Amino acid sequence: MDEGMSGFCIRSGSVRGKSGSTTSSATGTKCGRWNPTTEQVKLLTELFRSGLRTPSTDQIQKISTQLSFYGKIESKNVFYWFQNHKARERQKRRKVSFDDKDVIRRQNSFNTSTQSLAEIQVSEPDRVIETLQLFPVNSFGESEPENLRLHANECRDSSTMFSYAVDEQIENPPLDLRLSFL
Amino acid sequence: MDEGMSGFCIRSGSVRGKSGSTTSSATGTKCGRWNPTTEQVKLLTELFRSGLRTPSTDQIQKISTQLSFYGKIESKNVFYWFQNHKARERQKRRKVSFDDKDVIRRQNSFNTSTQSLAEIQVSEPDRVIETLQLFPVNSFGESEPENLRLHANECRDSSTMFSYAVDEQIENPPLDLRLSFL
DNA sequence: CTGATATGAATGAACG
DNA sequence: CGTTCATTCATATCAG
Repeated sequence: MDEGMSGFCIRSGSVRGKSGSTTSSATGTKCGRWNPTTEQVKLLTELFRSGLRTPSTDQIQKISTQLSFYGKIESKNVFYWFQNHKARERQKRRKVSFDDKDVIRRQNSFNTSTQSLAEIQVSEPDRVIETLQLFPVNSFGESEPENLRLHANECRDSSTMFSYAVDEQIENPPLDLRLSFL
Repeated sequence: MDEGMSGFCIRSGSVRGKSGSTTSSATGTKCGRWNPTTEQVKLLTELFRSGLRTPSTDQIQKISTQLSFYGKIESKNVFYWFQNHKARERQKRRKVSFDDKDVIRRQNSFNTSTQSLAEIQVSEPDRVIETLQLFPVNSFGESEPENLRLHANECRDSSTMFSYAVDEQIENPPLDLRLSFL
């Protein structure tokens, strides 16, 4: 994983102007990460909208130089900006896809199998609940002497998330919640 | 710095108007940001507790759909919820890290009082879910030589970096803006 | 009404 | 490039 450092920049006169908006939001920004000024963002956005998506090294340099006029900035910031902007644009496209505005939600009952994978569920660690539980689920006999420390990290799932191999149906979750729609 | 779809509050506090989107749910509050209903939170929490930490796009979509039954909700809300929940839990865990005060204090008896987050890292490492995704999100059919790898290591100068030659992108769009410095 | 806290939202940075 | 982590910002909610 990453980690290894925690921005501890005590303080630094970050030129976080943010043109005209002295609204108490002084935000004692730390010097940890680049904080683009509105002018910089405006220009970057303009470039993006103009069609620039993956600037070359040269372009990045030039852009960076230009933007440095408005405030501190490094080439990598420009690089990252474009990377993120492009990615998020697409990501958002996906997440906000079907909105609930004029919801054309199917009022029908017929099952459109195109997208219904009503079987992906979240799996319980190891224990499968089969009996009725009258007490909190965490009362499982989860005892793992040594490993717990090593795995304390994060479930390192790769790109694709999980689904899971259902072996047994968790039909009766602790709280009467049905997670079967996943 | 763009969008035009979802709300977006510029840090400098200005554009306040939401593009009419998130209409709060329960408690008929004003719009502005999603306010999960108790049922929604309950379900989300349960999913999380069951091991789901970073739902895939598909899962998010499904969860969102399910939760929409209890109130207004969008996919991004679900996305953010998990993102935040995971982050905060880790954040909290780290804060109460070892070597703070009296290291020896707890751990011998799960605290009883409130049902806070006093969970001694019993969280399951990874055995969360196996994959079964029917349609992997990233199904690129191109084999692009991964060469570009940049990593800022010095914050002094950032002129020499980015040495990649990958770019079959629209190179130089006819920018008739004042961005001709590129 | 005001300050503190919880949490939704956004985004810079980086990993695989 | 898509995905994930960390930090920050803004606002809803709650305590006093």
